[in-house]
Amino acid sequence: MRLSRYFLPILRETPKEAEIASHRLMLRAGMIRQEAAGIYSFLPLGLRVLQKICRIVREEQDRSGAIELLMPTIQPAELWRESSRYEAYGKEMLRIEDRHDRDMLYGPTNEEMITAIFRSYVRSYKDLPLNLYHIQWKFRDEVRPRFGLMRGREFLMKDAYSFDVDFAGAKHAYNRMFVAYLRTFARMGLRSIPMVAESGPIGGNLSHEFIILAETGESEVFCHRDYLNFEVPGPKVDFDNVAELQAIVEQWTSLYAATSEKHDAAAFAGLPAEKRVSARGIEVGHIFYFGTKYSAPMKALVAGPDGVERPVHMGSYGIGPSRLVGAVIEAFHDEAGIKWPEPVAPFRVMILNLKQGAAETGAACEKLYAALAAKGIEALYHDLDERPGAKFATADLIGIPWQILVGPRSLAEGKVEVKRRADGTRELMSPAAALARFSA
RNA sequence: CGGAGUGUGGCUCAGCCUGGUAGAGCACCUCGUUCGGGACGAGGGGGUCGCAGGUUCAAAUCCUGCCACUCCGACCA
Repeated sequence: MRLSRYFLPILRETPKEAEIASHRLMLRAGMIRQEAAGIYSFLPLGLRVLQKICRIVREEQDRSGAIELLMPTIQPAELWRESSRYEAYGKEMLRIEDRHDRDMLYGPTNEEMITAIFRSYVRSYKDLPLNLYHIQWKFRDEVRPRFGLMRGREFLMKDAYSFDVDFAGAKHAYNRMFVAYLRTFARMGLRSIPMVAESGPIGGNLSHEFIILAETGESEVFCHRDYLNFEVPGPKVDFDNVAELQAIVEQWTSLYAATSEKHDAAAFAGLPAEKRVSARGIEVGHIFYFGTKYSAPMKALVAGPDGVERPVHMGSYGIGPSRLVGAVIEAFHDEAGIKWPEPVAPFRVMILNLKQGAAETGAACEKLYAALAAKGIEALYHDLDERPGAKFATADLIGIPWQILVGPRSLAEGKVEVKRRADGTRELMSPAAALARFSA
């Protein structure tokens, strides 16, 4: 992408409403625009990151055996009356009337709807286990949205719903998501720690929040330091292997880790002092087992091998991709701007023409740009008529992992400079060598 | 929902106390000189001062009401 043909509205000064780093940097880097409290447009650069995150989420959901579908944002109120949540959900739910005066709502979550889908097609244990997910916009009318994408009212959520004949099956479904989540966040460069959590309005009694430690996190959390060194399951993990998954989950729940609501000060104090981590965290995922809370009232029944119909055992599993955009920035930034981990970076390489208009640098940049495109590598070419300093500042701000600096000084020796945004290291090399660095 | 603030060109803000023809920096347009860490000069365009009422000869400024947004707290799959 040529910057001259892109839409990247960089802000040189920080908008006053932005308090935390991720919000500030997203606004400055032209990733998002606020439309109302807790409601944002994703501008092109922000959308690219969001899509990268969603792709990783999808790949790991699919790997674990979940199946994607797509439910609407608007739901009829009747469904929610069946589970008694229409009244229970309160003002957080955005209620709408259509032209026929029917009560509708903008979905804050989808347990009711997925249960309705399930019950209209599935009758037998032979069709189980089943895990259906979608990635869809949600709306929760928070009293106080804040911190940009971290706590928006409208936000993107991946929500998965599992269906099993009994608790044993449901536990394995829970374990699948547990392991998939560890992998998902790790692929974005984030270390997540599963913490015992309240299950809230979703209900149920088995629940973990996946927390990223960050100073600006909204939750107060406590955990054992060894979690920071646990090995994340690799891509070869067998999601159908009950014992294998159970062992992973047992390891990752063996040590103390809890959010403030579930915090047991006495147990925590029992840990050796140097193992105690008391910090703030960002909740990026939350998983629940809630049994028959919805299937019983909504009559989602399946016949077992004995021919008897019983309510199906369910769980639900959420990840907030839009919140993750903020969480990744919180984890990877410095004074100058964002430092994207490669898997979620909006572009992989940025070419900086340090002397726009000069024949030699222009030709070298064009050649590099074409070669990268031919290799299928996403490159952003800064070809605007700006001075080098301004280009450096822009590049550091938007945080593309690799910068190729093409200036007359090094080009005189037939070299370009390859700079790594993460640590600022630079290397002088031929354009061919720079190209060889990158493969699709 | 309790508390505290803020609304003035696209952005950051000054002006308000003490009423009198709306300002700065950045950004934008034109021309020129520049070009390895957010250049310089000259010229230029752009604002119903959040909205509605009121006071006054006169309101960005004073008064009343409303709206929006932000922060702290409570709340929050």
